[in-house]
Amino acid sequence: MAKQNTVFKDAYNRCLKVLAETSSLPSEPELGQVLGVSRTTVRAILGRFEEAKLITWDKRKKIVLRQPQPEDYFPAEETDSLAEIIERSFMRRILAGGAEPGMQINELELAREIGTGTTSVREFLIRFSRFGLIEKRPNSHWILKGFTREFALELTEVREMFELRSAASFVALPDSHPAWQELSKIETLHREILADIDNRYKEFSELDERFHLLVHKSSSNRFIIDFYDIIAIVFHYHYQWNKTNARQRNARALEEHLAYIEALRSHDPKRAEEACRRHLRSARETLLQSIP
Amino acid sequence: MAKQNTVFKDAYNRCLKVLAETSSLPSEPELGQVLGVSRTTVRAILGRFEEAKLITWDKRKKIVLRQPQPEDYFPAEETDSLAEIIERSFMRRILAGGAEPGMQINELELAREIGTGTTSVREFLIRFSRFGLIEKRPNSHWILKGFTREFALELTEVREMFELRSAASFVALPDSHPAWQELSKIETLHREILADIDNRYKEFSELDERFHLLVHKSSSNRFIIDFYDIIAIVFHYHYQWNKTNARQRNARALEEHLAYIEALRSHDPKRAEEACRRHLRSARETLLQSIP
DNA sequence: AATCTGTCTATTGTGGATAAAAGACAAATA
DNA sequence: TATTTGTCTTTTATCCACAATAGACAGATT
Repeated sequence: MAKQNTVFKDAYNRCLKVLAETSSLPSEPELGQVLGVSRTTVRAILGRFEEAKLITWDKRKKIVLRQPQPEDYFPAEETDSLAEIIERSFMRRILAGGAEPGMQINELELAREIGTGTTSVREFLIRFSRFGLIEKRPNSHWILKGFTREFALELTEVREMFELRSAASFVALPDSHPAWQELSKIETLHREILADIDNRYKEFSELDERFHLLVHKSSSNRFIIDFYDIIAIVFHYHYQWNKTNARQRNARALEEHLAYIEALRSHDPKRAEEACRRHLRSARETLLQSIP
Repeated sequence: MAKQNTVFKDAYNRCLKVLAETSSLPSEPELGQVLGVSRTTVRAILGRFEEAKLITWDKRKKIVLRQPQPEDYFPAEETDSLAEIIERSFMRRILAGGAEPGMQINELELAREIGTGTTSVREFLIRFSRFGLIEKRPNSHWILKGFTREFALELTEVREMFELRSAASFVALPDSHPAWQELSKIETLHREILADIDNRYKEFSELDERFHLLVHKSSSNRFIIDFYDIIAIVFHYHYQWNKTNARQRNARALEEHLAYIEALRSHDPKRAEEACRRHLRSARETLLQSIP
């Protein structure tokens, strides 16, 4: 096969939710906007809705016939893009599985294991190489440099430089800047999660990313913002992998974030720097502890 | 065709130079070491040498019959790897040609223009995207962000952070560290070029890269070192493109480098920082002046 | 007049095929 | 015994084909 129609399936599932809340669907371009896909895909979805007797479709009239049932949805594993599948599969291997530094990475083997073509694996590895965990020997294999202590130290060194600089930009933002509103929303979420920490501590990971990304964005520097991708992916998989004391660690980090947010609000560069430093220091410790 | 044998051709040309200086060639593994290729390629070269009556080859005996002539070499354009060809071709388009920010980049068109398959172009674009000059819209085209003033400012902002940090590491290196020797060599070259600046100012570009890379390397941080790739490629093409006042600019930069080198030698962090800042400031000005 | 739909074309994403290059292993040689 | 060579296998780099998806344009509809 040439291409998995994951865009179609994912948009189809999301469109079912739109359908559930109305009695007739909007125009094709509008649906395309809402779902973030082209009209071609929208029309494919509408065609399938018609087949499934979810709607009648005659030009501009798209009348909802019935509510979608669970079995109308495509299974979740069919809506992941190939890139996501490869990434997950690869990260599991190198983070969880005993992958030692210096190990060779074989494109063909990886492709067979994941059940995909070599081209996709190759492209993934090229994209992934910017994270500094693998390295290519031209005309030959890739080498796994490994999620080592050095890696974590080098990563956090740059992270600290970038985030301190970003925090300094943040405090200088005018009050009218939308970042302050987003910061308020994030703060509220922090308080909500802290209030019910035992049940909701798992939501921290996502919130952490949202908060730090907001800070990095105020640097207005594409290299600083792009670098946050590396931090995000490392922490993302790190959270999934290392669950010891997760509740306690997350609670502490949430408190630190709140202090950091307050410091940003003060518009005082010194306070912001201090709060930022304090949080980054403990984030680094947490990361280092998870490495043998 | 599947693969251009550029590795073979390039190694063949280099091997001709080895051949010119001896009466019998060393063992296959040793040649492989010297040329940086596998034995398979070495054997292919030896086979071709035999056909061209450059040597006789019988097992361990590889006796040189005649000196290589200019026509024994493969033409230079056949020894460039596809990746190099694509890079050059692409950089010419976006730096020299009137490529406006926001322009769409079409993989197929690019491939046709360069005379190559789409896969190679795709892989190049993915690798290239980390330089922050292009951006991908999934399932759709790439967008050229352009070599703009903002780009240059963002690039130099990070460069300054990284190089200041690296320079601080450099002054702290123990005297026994090999970097000091390399620094001496670089200094000597600076003086040589300055002494004959009118004829040799074009050698600055390469030396500049060598010097700054040495400084960055002392950070021992892969992210800082990798980032230097971006600076290097930008300045590399920038030097090729913008030749106004090249002699004068290079002379000034050479002087700044010498002051910078002396400051590093002093082991005094303050002096090094100051010299580094001074040079980076003027490098930034030079870069900015070349942008409309 | 503005938007929408029908239809068609162009481009991307992905698997598969193949030559080039790397590399493994045993037999040969110094 | 340590290299080197001959032979064979494996892997990468690259092209190509084709389905999925995006996107363009003219005619239809409000």
